[in-house]
Amino acid sequence: MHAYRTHHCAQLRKDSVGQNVRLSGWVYRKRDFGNLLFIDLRDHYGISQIVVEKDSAAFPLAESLRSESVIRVDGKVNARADDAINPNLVTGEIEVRATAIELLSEAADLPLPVFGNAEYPEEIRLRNRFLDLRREKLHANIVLRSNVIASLRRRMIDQGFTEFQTPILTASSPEGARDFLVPSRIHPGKFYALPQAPQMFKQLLMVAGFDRYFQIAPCFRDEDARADRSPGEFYQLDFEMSFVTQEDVFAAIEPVLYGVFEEFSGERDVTTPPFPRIAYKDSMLKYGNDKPDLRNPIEISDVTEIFRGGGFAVFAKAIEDGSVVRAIPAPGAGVRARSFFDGTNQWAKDEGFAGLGYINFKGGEGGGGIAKNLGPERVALIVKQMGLGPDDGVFFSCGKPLEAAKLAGLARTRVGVELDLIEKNTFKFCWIVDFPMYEFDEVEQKVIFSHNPFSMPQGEMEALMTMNPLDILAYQYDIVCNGIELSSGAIRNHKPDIMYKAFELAGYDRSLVDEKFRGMINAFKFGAPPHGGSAPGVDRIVMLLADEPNIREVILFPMNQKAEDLMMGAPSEVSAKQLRELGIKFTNDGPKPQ
RNA sequence: GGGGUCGUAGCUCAAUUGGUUAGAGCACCGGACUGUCGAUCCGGAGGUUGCGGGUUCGACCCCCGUCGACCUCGCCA
Repeated sequence: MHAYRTHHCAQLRKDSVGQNVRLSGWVYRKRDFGNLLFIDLRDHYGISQIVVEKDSAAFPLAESLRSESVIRVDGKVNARADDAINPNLVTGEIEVRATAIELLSEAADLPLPVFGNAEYPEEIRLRNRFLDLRREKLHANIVLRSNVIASLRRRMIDQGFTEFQTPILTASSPEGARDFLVPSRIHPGKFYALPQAPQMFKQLLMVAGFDRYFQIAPCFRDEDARADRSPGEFYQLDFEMSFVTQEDVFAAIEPVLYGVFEEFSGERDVTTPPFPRIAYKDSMLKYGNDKPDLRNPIEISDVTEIFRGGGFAVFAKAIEDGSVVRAIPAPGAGVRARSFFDGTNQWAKDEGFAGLGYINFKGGEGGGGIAKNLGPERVALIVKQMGLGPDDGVFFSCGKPLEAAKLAGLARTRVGVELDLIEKNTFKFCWIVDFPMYEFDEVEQKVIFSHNPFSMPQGEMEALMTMNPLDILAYQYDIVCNGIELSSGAIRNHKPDIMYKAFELAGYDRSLVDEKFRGMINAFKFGAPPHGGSAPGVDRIVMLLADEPNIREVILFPMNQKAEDLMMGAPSEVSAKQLRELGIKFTNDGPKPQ
């Protein structure tokens, strides 16, 4: 007989009755009747009930067992009586009558119970992650993550992609997030950086002729955490393709994402490819952001012209100063109590905006101060333009275009949630396309890259030479699911002269481009194929599929808000010897986090 | 760095809003019990109410400061 087990804990069925078996696992739950006791024995696969009777040699030890101790059980498979069958367990028709039990590893008093679905403080969970990971939900999430990654790999390979590993120790890059730096022992005073993404490497792979690359790629960014953004590190399904247009990239990745979501979505619906394409400009207008949650049926309208020169002086005056008015319909909300509207207005103020005006319609009659001041004719225009029903409400966000769009977007989400309009059990995908190449930085008073500087501008060199930079669009796209940005990607700029010009418009001269992007720009001078790709976030895909709002729920050993690993004690101080070898000495000032 | 929420037993929470000895469930320890699957019943132990000041006859509760956790803004090309 095997030293530890003949079967795992989800394996035994009725057809094994009478067999002598050996199981090993954790004591999940114990029910002690004095002269008879039950143990739910758990391993990775499931649970089997162990019965220990008074006359068994194993009884004294079984009585003393504590939850989460690891034991080996020898016994005979027994059919349960009809009224003792547990339909919730796959092994519920049988039990194992223990003849011998060995305590393989004793568990101390638990800082975190493994049994049950109660919620526990983040700090306790992170400090005892090995216990937390034994718990049903988290254990299942991590298995799901592994299965999702395996599926992504298989689907990419089936599509003709090849996986390559790119360096982890690389060079610091001037654009983007803060780098994690690694001091060099051989070159005192110099540093490696961990890759924020394998961006340049994957483009160089295209130059090297590999045609279709992918990688489940670790990425490192030294930025602050959010619920959906783990500090430090995360994984992307990074891919790149040669000789492709934007549509070719979409056509390659849509079936992969659709396939993996279909595979793991259970009862939930998934958008069938091709996913809707929404221009950045339209998304900002209709949804108030560049990552619309299409489960929310509300669409925002621009009603600036209706308010221009109208009787509602606050908006009319603001419009003269360059503001716009965006209207957010609240279907069926017109008959709601005034507190609904005032509450929403107060929420907008709490969010730091000037406020949110409204009209509430009751039987087609518009109520509130805005309706009164604006007059029936203009109100009728709003109703007509937006197709409002007789008992709908409508909110107004007024401000400079970006500000108004932002508030309108937040209000759209809030109203959708409050009125319970968000479609459930569905994954709604879309592409956001035609991002602007540049934007104007109000603080620095200059033109900057709005997203990825390596994207190909639409219209290429001619656009850069002739157009207002702020009007130039890029072959740049995001994929969005249920309001979550899964990835951003682009058709890359593979022509050195266009790249120099693109950087020039953002204030980088030729020598700086040569210095900072040497590896890539140099390679492009020796025959680079047109190429493009994207990089969907693996953690976020798993979050969506596991229906978890927090990214820590789908990561094995996550860090906390302050980017600490409480279990391993990272980051930590290092020895004086290590510092000496690296030529590093701290000043008295001490480091101060920003 | 800014804003918000929170901090009471190992864990989850309560304490009639400033009033006697800070309670309950889970976990733990001891006892009873032969069919449970959140077993049940009886008993026990477990607290400087995050920490430091202050107000008060009296503070878990009010005030000031401080520490910590999470959420968020900034940041994340």
